[in-house]
Amino acid sequence: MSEEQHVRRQARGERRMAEILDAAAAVFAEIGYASATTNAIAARAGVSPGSLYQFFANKEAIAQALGERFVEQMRTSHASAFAIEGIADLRLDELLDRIVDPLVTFNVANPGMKVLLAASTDLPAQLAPTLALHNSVLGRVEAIVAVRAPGLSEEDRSRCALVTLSIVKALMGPIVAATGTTRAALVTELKRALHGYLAPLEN
Amino acid sequence: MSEEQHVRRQARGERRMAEILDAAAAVFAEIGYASATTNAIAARAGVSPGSLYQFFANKEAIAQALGERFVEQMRTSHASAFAIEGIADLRLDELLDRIVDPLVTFNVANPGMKVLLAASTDLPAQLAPTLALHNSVLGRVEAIVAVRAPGLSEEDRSRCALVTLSIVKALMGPIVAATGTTRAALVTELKRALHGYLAPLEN
Amino acid sequence: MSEEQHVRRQARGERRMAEILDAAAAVFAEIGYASATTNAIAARAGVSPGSLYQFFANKEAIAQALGERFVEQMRTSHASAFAIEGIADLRLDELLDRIVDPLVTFNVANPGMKVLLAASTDLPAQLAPTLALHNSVLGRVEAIVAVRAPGLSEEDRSRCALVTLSIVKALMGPIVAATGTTRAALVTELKRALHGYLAPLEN
Amino acid sequence: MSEEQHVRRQARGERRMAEILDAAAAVFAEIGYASATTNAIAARAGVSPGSLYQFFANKEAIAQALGERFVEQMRTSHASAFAIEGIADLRLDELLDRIVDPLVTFNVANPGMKVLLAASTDLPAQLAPTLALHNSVLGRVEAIVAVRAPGLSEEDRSRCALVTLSIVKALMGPIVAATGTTRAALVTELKRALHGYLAPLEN
DNA sequence: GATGAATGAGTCTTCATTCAT
DNA sequence: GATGAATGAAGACTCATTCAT
Repeated sequence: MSEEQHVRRQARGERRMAEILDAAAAVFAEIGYASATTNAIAARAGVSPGSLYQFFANKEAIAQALGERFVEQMRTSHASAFAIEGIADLRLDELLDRIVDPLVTFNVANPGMKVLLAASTDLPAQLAPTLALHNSVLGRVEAIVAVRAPGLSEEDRSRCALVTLSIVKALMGPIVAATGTTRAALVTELKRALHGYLAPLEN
Repeated sequence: MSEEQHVRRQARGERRMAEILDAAAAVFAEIGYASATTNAIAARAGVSPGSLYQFFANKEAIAQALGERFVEQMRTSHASAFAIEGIADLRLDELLDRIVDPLVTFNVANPGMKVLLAASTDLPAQLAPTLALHNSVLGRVEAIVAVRAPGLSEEDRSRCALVTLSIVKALMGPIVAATGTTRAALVTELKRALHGYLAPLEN
Repeated sequence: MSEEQHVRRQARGERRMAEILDAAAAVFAEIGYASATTNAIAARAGVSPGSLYQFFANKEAIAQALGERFVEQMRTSHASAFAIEGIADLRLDELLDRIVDPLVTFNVANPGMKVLLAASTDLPAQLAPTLALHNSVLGRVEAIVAVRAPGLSEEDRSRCALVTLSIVKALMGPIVAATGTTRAALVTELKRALHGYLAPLEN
Repeated sequence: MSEEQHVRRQARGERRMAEILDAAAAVFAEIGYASATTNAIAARAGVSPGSLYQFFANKEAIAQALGERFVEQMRTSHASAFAIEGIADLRLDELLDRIVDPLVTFNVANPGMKVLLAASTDLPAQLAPTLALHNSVLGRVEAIVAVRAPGLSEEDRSRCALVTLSIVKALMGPIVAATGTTRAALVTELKRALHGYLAPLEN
């Protein structure tokens, strides 16, 4: 019984955490990380400020956890985008379709993500929490680059991954902000830009 | 006498404004626009908070003025980078050298610029002051695109300019943050990325 | 439990609000509405500035709430002063005794009231919050006038009420400031002034 | 020559002072004493803040000087209103006409006056500067009362003067704020109120 | 005497975080 | 665990007053 209770409690706790992260994602997306207040996040989550701090030590921790959840969700729901198997045999444009499209889908559905990702690039100070998200994504890109351009030195490869990711991040903002054909056109341009940059590296 | 005094005062006033803008640029570069406090800027400029407000109505106005000064300085000291004449006849890689190199030089010398430029992309809310800077730069890019790819519709051209600028902005952060050969390598990659994206649009 | 807690919290919240309003009344009485600072009010109430803003959006809101509380308290504790029933049959001097005496008692006990009331007359700008208090009191005076001098046009009646209230307000300051026989003498004079002004209107 | 120069300078200095007082009166009338800033007064006077402080030690001093000038101007341009000679023989209503009408005229022309006068009644703190104005006017009223009701004790006389002045001050605000027949009606009521209050004291 | 830039203490207000219940 | 009132350190901005020119 105590066992069962414990399980139930844990479940409720995780639900609460998820609700808070949902709220944080929404608020970040709406007004940015810096302007978001913990009270606003708590209110949005239908939770008291005190409860929020029962789950997260501070605002940074929320961002961090949200970043981790984003990575997790990407892995879960868009596994194929970052899968390594079979990557070597695709044409570059096919590979880009396979990666970019779900990425766009995910970012459109989770507008908080680009805010977090962007925060890691811009604010030399408070990037700590979001750096992990950034590095996690960067690692995946590096893995893909390693398969596609095995001749690159480690340094070149990591630089290539950084440039690639930077381009994606840069255009994700306008893409998410746009709709309909405008968005589609921007996605095409993103793919074209990546293709133009990556094709020569693959030879 | 009153004449001379007036001139001297005006000169000092402009020096003060310049000092405040310098301080603002430095503080923005260090901790980002949102985290920068007007008191910190004033202190950095060796000026009282009250004095700061004698020149600028509020924080936004500082950002705006700083943005305008950046545009002005670019125009003055790196005029060739954005000059239109003769652009049509250059090879794309020559053109990119001519534009990217001074841009990098300028951003390295003025690390506050990328912060302002980035702010316009990221913060859905308080971007107002920096939007002008963004649009100004965007306009110049569009003008160049118009010369190089005259066949593009207005819509395509403006989208192309946006994508180009986004890529530049995205990589300017890492470039400024890096030094020595690392930086040089990133600059090369930036040019390669731009070349890969733009080459197909020309002719 | 949650029920009980909620009740207790609400009670404490109302106590806090009352304490803040008490403090505000005291500070207003001492240094006037315009000079009163929210921090001073908070300190006087033994509360942090942040707490004050949990209950009142700003200084105006405090003034407004205080005004409303004054009206409420007058209604509660000195109901007879403004009661309409039986008014028609009293001699004017009896009526004045019945109204003025409790009014003086109340103002002596609540020296903040006259400050608020006065603020509505004097400051062309920031009177907004106190205007409600003024109008509320004015309405009651009009009602009494309507009973005592039914022959007056609406315009005359409202003017008569304004003049009456103005006289009361004007002398309340000196009355509250005085003590002992001096105060009593001033109260007598106030009644005499009102009698002299109102008697001819009653025919 | 030095003599002449001195005279000219003094004249200019007095003109400046007058301009500053004009500006102060206007600003006080518009936004009240507490809200008026010295910089606003200086700007309105077409003078630098520094110059203002060359003539007046601080904001209080401006109020004080303005009050004194009001008294002086009343004495000069409406001497008959406060003249003592012949007062004993007038009917009370004639006397009130002779005093109230020019007083209203003056206050309408100088809306800053009632602000200063009111300030002395309301703000227990910063009344210092305006107290002189108040007392000066009070003295004149007392003198008149002494003539009209010679039987009163000094205490009664000064109380009577205070009550009278309070009534005038209280209604001067609405009177100045009103126009046309509304104003005329209020003036009539003021006279009626004063008559009702003062008549019994005479003879 | 005049100027107006400069000062800095002080105002209102916000918000991450804590803590009594 | 949950609540939400309480905290208090800042932050943006103002303004009476001073001072170098």
